This record gives sequence, structure tokens and C-alpha cells, in this order.
Amino acid sequence: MSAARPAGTPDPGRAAPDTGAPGGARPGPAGHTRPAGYDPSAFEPFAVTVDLAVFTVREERLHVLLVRRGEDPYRGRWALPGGFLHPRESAEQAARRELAEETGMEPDSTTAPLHLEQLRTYSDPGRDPRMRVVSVAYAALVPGLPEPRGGGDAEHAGWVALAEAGGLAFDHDRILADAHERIGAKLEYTGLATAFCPPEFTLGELQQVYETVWGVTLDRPNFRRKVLATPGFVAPAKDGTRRTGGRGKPAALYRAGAAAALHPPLLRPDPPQPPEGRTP
Amino acid sequence: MSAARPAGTPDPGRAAPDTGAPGGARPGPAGHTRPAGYDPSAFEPFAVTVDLAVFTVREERLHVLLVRRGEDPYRGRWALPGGFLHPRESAEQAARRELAEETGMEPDSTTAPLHLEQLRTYSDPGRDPRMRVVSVAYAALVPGLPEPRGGGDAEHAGWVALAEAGGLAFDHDRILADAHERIGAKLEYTGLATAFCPPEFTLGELQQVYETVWGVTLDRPNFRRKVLATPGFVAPAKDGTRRTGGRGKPAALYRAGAAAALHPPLLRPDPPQPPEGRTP
DNA sequence: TCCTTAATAGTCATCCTGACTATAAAGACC
DNA sequence: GGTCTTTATAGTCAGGATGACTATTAAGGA
Repeated sequence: MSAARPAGTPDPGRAAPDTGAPGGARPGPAGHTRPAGYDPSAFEPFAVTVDLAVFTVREERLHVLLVRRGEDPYRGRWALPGGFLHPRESAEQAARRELAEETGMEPDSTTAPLHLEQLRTYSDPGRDPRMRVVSVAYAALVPGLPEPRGGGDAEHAGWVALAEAGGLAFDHDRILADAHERIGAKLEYTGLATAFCPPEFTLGELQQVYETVWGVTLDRPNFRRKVLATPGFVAPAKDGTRRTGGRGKPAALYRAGAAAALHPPLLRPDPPQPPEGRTP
Repeated sequence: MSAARPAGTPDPGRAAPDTGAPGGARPGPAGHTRPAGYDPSAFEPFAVTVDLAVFTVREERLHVLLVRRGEDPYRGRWALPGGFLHPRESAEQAARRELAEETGMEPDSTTAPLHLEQLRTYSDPGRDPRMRVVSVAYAALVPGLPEPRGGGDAEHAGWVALAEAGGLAFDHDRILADAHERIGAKLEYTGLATAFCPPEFTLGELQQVYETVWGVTLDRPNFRRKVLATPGFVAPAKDGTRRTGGRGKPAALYRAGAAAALHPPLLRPDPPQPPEGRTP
């Protein structure tokens, strides 16, 4: 089975005399001859990691799961959880594994209605001062508030309000900002917001998710009308179950619908307007 | 860089003993002790490549830039252009370099109003039968129709209509499908369509881009109204320049506006409706 | 019982959109 | 030159969606 000589042997092929590259076939300043394909002479091993931006909503604020770094560089600083890819796992598998290790939830998504999504890959040379590390970043959403179980070390991992999550190690500030932006955008045209909610939720709770992630306040009747008018966004829970305990009129319970995309989308109130005007 | 491994740092040879659980701290099945940070014992070198899905519109059809593989595996099959990351370049730099090598356009984006965007990263073990390769995929848009210059080999690289671009090597069919979907989606809420057009274009040409990428036909007056009503999408070119030569009334020329995002978006006609209905 | 709080039900004017019709200005054809 | 064809551009019109509000209902707390 594969035995895939994981490391080294820069001969692994992806290559060959390369299409018609006669003499010194190399991409020169302007005159290169070597066109496509993978050039073995360019093969270079990198370390590949995954970094996770795990979000949840706690006390009406958006929180991120962070870990405290125990060694240099950036010792003592907060960082996104993550780790190296194992030899035979995909980046997504690695992300699920790390997520399970940090939060204690099962790696198989059967347990929690979590959402895990690849964000993008960060590959700047020098993003890790020690070595060349290419990191595939993932954004994850979890509903409840499972206290992180950072290896039993209470100080090691924790939920940090997004507003206070600055000064992270490496380029994690940027990754976190990208993840926040991506999630905010996805709330507009997908039913993703339900991933922040428990299996059964009220429309008020769902609205709270939007308001928390977007940092705005929405009109309740309008939000309600929009959500209920969007096919497949939410479906009423069993019978007339209602949320008790709270103040005010009990709210009807809903669960996530089957639709992945919202048509039409639920747009943010005032997106950053382009500073250009047009002749009316 | 004919000398392969100039970047000695990670020392490709010292790959961890594969699944390498060197006794010490490693994320065990359930009981792990090491939480975050990069665990050196888990370090495993991978080959990192970029793959490019370069699109253009030719003869009212969407085309992709493909290269013919000259060696096994998948010898003779079409594949997306791409290659290994060089030791000191980021994935984006590598993507620009490869794009320049394949199309002959300058790596610096000053020349062509091209668009280059990271798509996502593909990391399934086994996606390359020879070795473990993690590939960062990029989607690129180019306006004109520069004939690819695949190292002078006419058969080596070429524009292939998307409809005929099946059976690609590796997992490139999937990458290509993902890229197409991403571009189609971005046309909805960004001014990206102008990247397919020359510096000055007519609204008819812009509409052609939408129709080609989405595979639909749009109502011309409505499209016009929508585009002109979106601030910053397009701006009228100089004076009353018009496109001559064609049949019919000469069309006014426009150029790309400053707005990156369209508000409100220009939605596709009938997106795949979720197969769920709701009580009206 | 009264007050507060939150959910839910409507109203209304405005904007956007899709479907169409009409007009203008060029080249093609005879 | 006089059509016809083609494409650009200007409007019209009805329906749907949205934002801003107001009103009512149903709980818990003082």
C-alpha cells in the first residue's frame, strides 16, 4: 500500500525530462522554455499544518477558541489551535482531529452540528520564523459552549471574545480576521447561522447569531418575516414546542432546514460602501 | 535552482518516521497531553504545489488553459498548469510565476488586468499516486485571448472549452469544477466580470461574460439598468467613444469601476433550488 | 394587579426585478 | 437609395422584497 515514501527523495517524479526543455530549461528572467508540469528540480519539502478558527456565541458575543503557546516563538501568546498534518490524513481530517482534541467533541460530525470549512492557505515564507510552514486554515462553528479541554490545563485553552483576541502568534491575527469576514459573508447567503445554534432554537436566538457576528442590530419582525419566507432555512420543531423559562412570551422552536443556500440572500444592513459615486 | 534543495532548513531527509509516534507526546486516540502549538515530533514533510485554473472567454464560450502531460502518470492527459513552490516564494508568487510561464504575460499584474485568486487547497493523500503532494489551487481570469506559449510546443498547452475539458489528470476535474463554481458565484457580488474584458469594453461584452460563465441568457435592458445603477461597477470611458465595426448601433465604451463588491448583488437567474418546500 | 419583556401579527411606502415594448443607429442586401 | 437586420438604448408596468413602524399577545416579576 503506497508506502508512499513520504519524505525526501526529491526524485518522486512528478517530473521527468519535462516536455520539451532542451538545454538549460529553466524559467529565466524572460526567456524560459520549460512550460508546465512539475519540475523535479524545483521540488522542495515543506511542513504542512492546519490552523483552526473555532467560533461560538457566548453571552451575546462572538468568541474564538485560542490556545496559549508554551514554547518559543511567541511563548505565552495566544494562538489558533492547530498542528501538523499526519502522514496519511487530509487537511480536513487533520482539522477535525485537532478540533476534537481541543474541544473534546467527537471527530465524526455526528455528535455536534458543527460546521467546518476550509478558509484558505497561508504560505508566506517567514510566517514561521523557525522553518518553512504552509498552513491550511479552517473556520469552524460550534453551537453550545463546551469548555475547551486543553489537555487538562485550564490556562492552556479558552474561549476569548473576538474583540479581545488581538496580538496572536504568527500570522494568526490575519487568519482570524479572514475567518471572521468569511463567516459574516456566509451568513448572508447560506443557512450557516444555524450551526451556531443548538438543535432546537428560537428565532430570537437565530437573530442573536446574526447580530453577534455582524455586530449590528436587526429589526425583529423583519428578520422573522425574512427567515420564515426563505424556503428551507428553518423548519418548525415538532409540535408547538416553546421555549420556557425566559421572560416574555414563549417563543416557538425551530430547527435547521435542509437548504444550504438562501435565495434571496439575507444581506447585511450597510456593507462598506465603495467610496465612489456615480452620476445619477 | 537546478540544485534542488537550496532551502535546507527542514532537511528533507529527516522526515519523521512516518506515522511516527516517537514514544513521546503525540495526540493519542483520545488522551493527548500536548495541546497546541507545533509539535516537532509530528512534523512530516510534504511536497507543495500550486495548480492554476486559468479562464478566458473565447468565441462566446468559457475556456480553460490546460497543458498536456508528457510523462506518467496520466501521460498524454490534459492537466491544469502548475508546479512546485520554490523555496522562498509564497503560493501566490508561485502561482503568478507559473501563470507567466504558461501565458507569457508578465508576472507583475501591471500588464494585464488579470485576476488571480486562491481557490482552496487539495490535500487528499493519494491525489498524486507517486507521493504526498498538497496543492494550493488558484483561479485566474484573463481578458484577451493570448495564445498560450507552452514552451513553444504547440501541442503542449492550449485553451480548451470548458465543456470539453473533462478527464483531466489527478483530481484536476474537481479543482476545475470548484474554480468554475467559485467564479460564477463571484460574478454575483463582485465586479470580477471586468477581469474578463479588455480595458475598454461595451456593456454587451460585459453581459456576454456573465452569460458565458453562467451559461444563461440575460435580458439586455435589465442587465444594462442593473450595471449602470450599481455604483462603482463600471465607469464611462473617456468621451463618447463607441465601438465601431460591428453590426448594429455603436455601443458606448466603459471601463472597470473602483468598486470591488456589488451592492446589491447581481444574482443568477434560477439558482439550484433546494428541493424543499415550505407552507406558503 | 400592574409593569416589563419578548414574541408575533400587521401596515405602508419604497426599491428592485423580471417581462416587455419602443426607438435609434449602424451595416447588409437588393 | 431603400429596405432589412442587428444591436444599443430608453421606457413602462406589475409584483415581490425590504425597511420602518405600530399593535397585540403571553409570559414572569414587583
